[in-house]
Amino acid sequence: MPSHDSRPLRERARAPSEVELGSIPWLAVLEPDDQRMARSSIVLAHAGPGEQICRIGRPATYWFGVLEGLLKMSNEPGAGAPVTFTGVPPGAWFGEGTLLKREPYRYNIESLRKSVVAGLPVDAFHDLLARSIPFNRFVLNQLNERLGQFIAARETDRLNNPDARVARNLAALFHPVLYPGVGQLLRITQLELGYLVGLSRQRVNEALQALQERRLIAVEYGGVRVLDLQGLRSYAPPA
DNA sequence: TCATTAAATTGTT
DNA sequence: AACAATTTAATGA
Repeated sequence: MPSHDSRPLRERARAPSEVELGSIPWLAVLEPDDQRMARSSIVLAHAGPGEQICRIGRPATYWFGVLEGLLKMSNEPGAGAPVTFTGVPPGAWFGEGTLLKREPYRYNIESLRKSVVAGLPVDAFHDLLARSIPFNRFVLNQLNERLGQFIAARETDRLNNPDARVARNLAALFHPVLYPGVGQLLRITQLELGYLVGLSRQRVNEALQALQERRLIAVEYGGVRVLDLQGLRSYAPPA
């Protein structure tokens, strides 16, 4: 029972199943030899709510991917007032910047709910980077898309309208390239969304209703379905 | 598989 | 922050 297992995450790693490997987008672009190597290197772990995937200052050992669940990335260690958060939904792969520079992790990543996280060991990551053009292409594209995300996030942070903040944050989480595992239905509670956006659950609920009124999303139990991604990205409050 | 119960989530005050 | 209503997950026959 993983819920009563208090060992560190890396000691609970297990081999991934075929279906789990099938949900990893960059595997398919690799040459057969590289793909074999990657498949046998990848490990999997379950993380419960509040569990840390990686901590600031720890040596970087894996390139991480979210297969199920939801993580949050924070730059504020300790228990002070949370300042900046980024949601990390299914399909996301992260940590390559840290691995590239062979530095310790610069972010805290923790699980918001029961999640399944895959890890590609740092040595395998560098092997692929050294020999596989398709892998480099994937990583480069990922970095480029994420740069766009951060620029958009800066703008979002300046918006003071709660509805707009929720809309833009949702649009970011629905990014089809960075988070292909999300699809049309993002599994996230209104409480979790409140944490990520920095609003109360009540206000998030109000915002979601407003966005639903505009036919941009459909609110479902335990999640949000996207109807108009472009509309979410460019949402502006009514005059 | 179905019915019952507990837990989680939502909508509202 | 508290409450009731709704939906899902868990349990056991």
